[in-house]
Amino acid sequence: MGITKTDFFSEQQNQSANIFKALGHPARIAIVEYLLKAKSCICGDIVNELPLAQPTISQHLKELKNAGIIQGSIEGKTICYCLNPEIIFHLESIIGTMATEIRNQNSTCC
Amino acid sequence: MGITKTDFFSEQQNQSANIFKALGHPARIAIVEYLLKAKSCICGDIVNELPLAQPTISQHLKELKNAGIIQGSIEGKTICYCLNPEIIFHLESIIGTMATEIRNQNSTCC
DNA sequence: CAAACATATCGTAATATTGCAATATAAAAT
DNA sequence: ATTTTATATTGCAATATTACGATATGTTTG
Repeated sequence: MGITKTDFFSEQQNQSANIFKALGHPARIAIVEYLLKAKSCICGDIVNELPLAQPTISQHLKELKNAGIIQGSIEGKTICYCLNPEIIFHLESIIGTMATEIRNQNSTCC
Repeated sequence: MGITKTDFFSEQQNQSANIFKALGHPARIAIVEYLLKAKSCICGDIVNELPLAQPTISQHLKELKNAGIIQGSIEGKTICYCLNPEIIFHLESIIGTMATEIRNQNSTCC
């Protein structure tokens, strides 16, 4: 059906999935990497960095923003996008917890 | 078009995106969480844990396996699935790098 | 104000994902 | 050998995603 049964999962599970989903596209990974490299906040020159048309990039930025991964504030003519540190740290903690649990369960399996 | 332009992105970017994408669904998050909790390797009783039909779960497991997130080995009648520690640690390092870079760039932005 | 620039939105086509019933496969138990 | 149990595959319908041309919106500059 193409429709995810979000109702049957916890708020946390859905939120984690949304963050991961937003990062589940190479263009959006590239955007995040670009924002990491750029010392300052960068706007629409991402269009020049990626082999995608401007509307497509605008759409990817919107998805990243909806997932809370980036923030954007209007800066005159341009828009200043940057990473939302909170979400990245949150993601770090999600994965960190997973990794810790794996280390603790001396898995004698598979 | 619905077709991702993978050719224009690096191997690494595509691989990261694939891992994130595989985790971008609440059912698959739930499966991973279940595998983390279960001390031993768990097979098809995931079907009893989730509000999804057996073929649907089988499909989600397949996607997780394709992304390298879980491993499965035939164990007689059942199949023993478990997390692939390597990928989780890899993910930990990807996010860890991001978080470190953010901490280093004392962001005076947005 | 008009032109130029930066970005967003709309509309649409191609393709992918989600979910499940039905069915297939394959091992274990009877 | 037949039945039961566990899992995978197929086929299909509903919906979502990806990409972009065309166009709209808003801001600055001349």
